[in-house]
Amino acid sequence: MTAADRGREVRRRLVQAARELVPERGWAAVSTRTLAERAGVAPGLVHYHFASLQALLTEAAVGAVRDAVEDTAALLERAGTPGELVDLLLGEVDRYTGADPASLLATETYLAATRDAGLRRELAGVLEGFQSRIAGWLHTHGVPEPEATAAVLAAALDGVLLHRTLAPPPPGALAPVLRRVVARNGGEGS
Amino acid sequence: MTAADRGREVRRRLVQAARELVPERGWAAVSTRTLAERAGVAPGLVHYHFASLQALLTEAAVGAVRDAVEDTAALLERAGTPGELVDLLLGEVDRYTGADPASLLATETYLAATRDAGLRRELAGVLEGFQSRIAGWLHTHGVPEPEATAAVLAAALDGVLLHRTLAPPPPGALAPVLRRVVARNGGEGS
Amino acid sequence: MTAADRGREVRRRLVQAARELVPERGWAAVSTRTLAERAGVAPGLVHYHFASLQALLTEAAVGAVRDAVEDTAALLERAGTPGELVDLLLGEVDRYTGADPASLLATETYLAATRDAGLRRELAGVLEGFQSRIAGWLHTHGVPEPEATAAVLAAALDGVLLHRTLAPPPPGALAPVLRRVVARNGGEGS
Amino acid sequence: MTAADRGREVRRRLVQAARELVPERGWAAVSTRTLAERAGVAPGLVHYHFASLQALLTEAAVGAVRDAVEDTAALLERAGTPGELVDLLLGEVDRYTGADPASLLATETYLAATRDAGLRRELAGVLEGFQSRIAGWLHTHGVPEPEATAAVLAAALDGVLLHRTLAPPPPGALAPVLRRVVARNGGEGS
DNA sequence: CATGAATGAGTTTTCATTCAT
DNA sequence: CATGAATGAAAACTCATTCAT
Repeated sequence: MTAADRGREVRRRLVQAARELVPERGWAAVSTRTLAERAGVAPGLVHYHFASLQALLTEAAVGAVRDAVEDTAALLERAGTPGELVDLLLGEVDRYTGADPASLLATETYLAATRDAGLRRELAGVLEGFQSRIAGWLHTHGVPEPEATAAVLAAALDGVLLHRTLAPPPPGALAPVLRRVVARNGGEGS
Repeated sequence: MTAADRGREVRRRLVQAARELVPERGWAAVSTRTLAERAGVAPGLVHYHFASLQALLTEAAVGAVRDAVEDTAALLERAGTPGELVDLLLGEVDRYTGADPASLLATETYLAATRDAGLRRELAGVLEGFQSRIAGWLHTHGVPEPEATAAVLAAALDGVLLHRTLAPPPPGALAPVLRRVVARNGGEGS
Repeated sequence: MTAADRGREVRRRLVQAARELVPERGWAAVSTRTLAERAGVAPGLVHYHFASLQALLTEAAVGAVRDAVEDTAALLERAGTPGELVDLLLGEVDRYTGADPASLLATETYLAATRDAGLRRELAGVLEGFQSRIAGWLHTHGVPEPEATAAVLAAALDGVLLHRTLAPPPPGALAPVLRRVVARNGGEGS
Repeated sequence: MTAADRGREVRRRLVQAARELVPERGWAAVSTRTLAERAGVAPGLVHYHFASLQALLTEAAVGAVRDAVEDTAALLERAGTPGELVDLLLGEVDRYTGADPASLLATETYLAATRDAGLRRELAGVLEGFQSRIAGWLHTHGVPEPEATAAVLAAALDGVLLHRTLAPPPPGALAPVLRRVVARNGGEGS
């Protein structure tokens, strides 16, 4: 059974290499040779274990996004109030100074999904699951319009990650503003 | 001097082709041949008029983002209250059913900027200009913490554009939530 | 393991093609396509087996120069006196009527080395080895100032090879003159 | 007549640019665009003033070699004895520490002549003229076999220039050896 | 005499994928 | 399960030359 084990190990290393390389170079600039080199395996193995390069990238990307969502959803259990939740979420964001691999990979994957129906379906499932978990939590904690709020929250988080490379806000500045979104008794307009 | 005129026209068409192709195929998948074909010019002209393919893409992308920002900033003059502003901004977003070219191009450009210092500088300038114009307007209209609010608003808009391909919210659902962000007397949290 | 064998054979044929084409067309005019065609292999193989075109040319050229030096150095063992050595060296030169590939390749390589530090280092090693072998022989055979004499001898040989395409001297005319350089009791001047 | 003057000036600057660029980049790597840029003229002018790029390079190279020969031949008038002549010739060589443009250009031209009959003819004329002027001088100063001696002398000079980039001899080391070539009553070996 | 836009073939290099071993 | 040589198309970019103005 050593052979099968080695096979699984190779697969795992290729997926890990893809998770690293997509944010580093961009989805379209990841090649089989680069992957094999980073994973430390023979070049032919990419097509032995995966139907195509796109299949490997897709599997790796969806897995990574799912993991990231899992990590973020775990914060729900540590937050007592909606305000605390926002603080925790932005705290995650603040942990990265530069362009962090996780959000780059997510954005690369969104864009790739634009041009790949299968990937789009999978990714939509992950995102919807994320939003509905947040929505459920918001509902439980008395935030009105929990679905829309969850959508805005998720969108704002990704947008902040995207923008902060270009125009980094002062640390801690965004929390008070984002807290308004989850206010228990909504603000007003005119 | 028809020659110079023809030259300008060729340049213009190449830039226009780039604006179309980046969202269609992705930044890294736009090739000189595709560009020339779409622009209806000979392939060699790309490198006659531009120092490199990246230079053309950069010029086109920054120009397009600048235009998009200009269009959005124009909404500031038509909005009377912060709530109206949010409605107008989301109205823009709702006008596009699928993945709209403008926001895809913007996202592609953000990612490309991650790997290109020159592009990053230019793009940062555009984004900061945008945020400070919004912040100024918010300040005038009595919204507290206008800079951070503008940052969150801009981030949420881009994030919504990114997410809506995957999990489109019901039309009009986001406005009430996003209005909370610009509430004149903020709600509270925790 | 036929695969590895075929690989070695392809490499060998590419190097051989380079040895032929550099003198035929000039260092800078040897293209990957020409090489592949002459070697009878697919064009993509050049970059499969070599990091770059320059790397292939360098390997081929240094190898050829090393071989030529080896051949010439072998004459040292057949010469009994310095005068005989000169005769043998010029005899080699006289064997070629036109512009002979070996010396053209050497000259092309000298010039290429002017613009390539790595090549320069390798070539310098070969040339110095050659000169010191000659110098050792000259020393043993009582020729004064053996190092400088070897340098002049090597330079004169290469120069003759270079000039003879343009102004071919009468056969045998140079030997008596070049013999003066290795005279056991130095001439005088001024 | 301003127009004609400007035309002559443009020609002159292009030729000068070619004299610089051939040694810098190598004969085959000099392009019309590079030439025009270095000369500070419009790119189209290369083909306006010259039938082809090769024609310009040929004219420039032959002119430069002719000038170099002229300079070297001028040394004949300052030398009183054959030994002094050798010292003067090697003194020229020693003035350049690295790979000097003049000899690089000469070597590039020799090689180009290998593949261009017209250039070969012109260059042969220049070289033969040079050798016969030296031969005449050597004859007048009592050196035996003046033609062959001149050929060896010219060859040795070019060879030294070629080799010194790779294995530079100690300054002044070659003169005593090369003086043997022009000894009035040669010693010999065998 | 001069300009500079245009062309189309050329260059080196990288690539996903296949396949014999 | 694994290897790595091979393929052929495509990539970005450069170029000598032409020509309308």
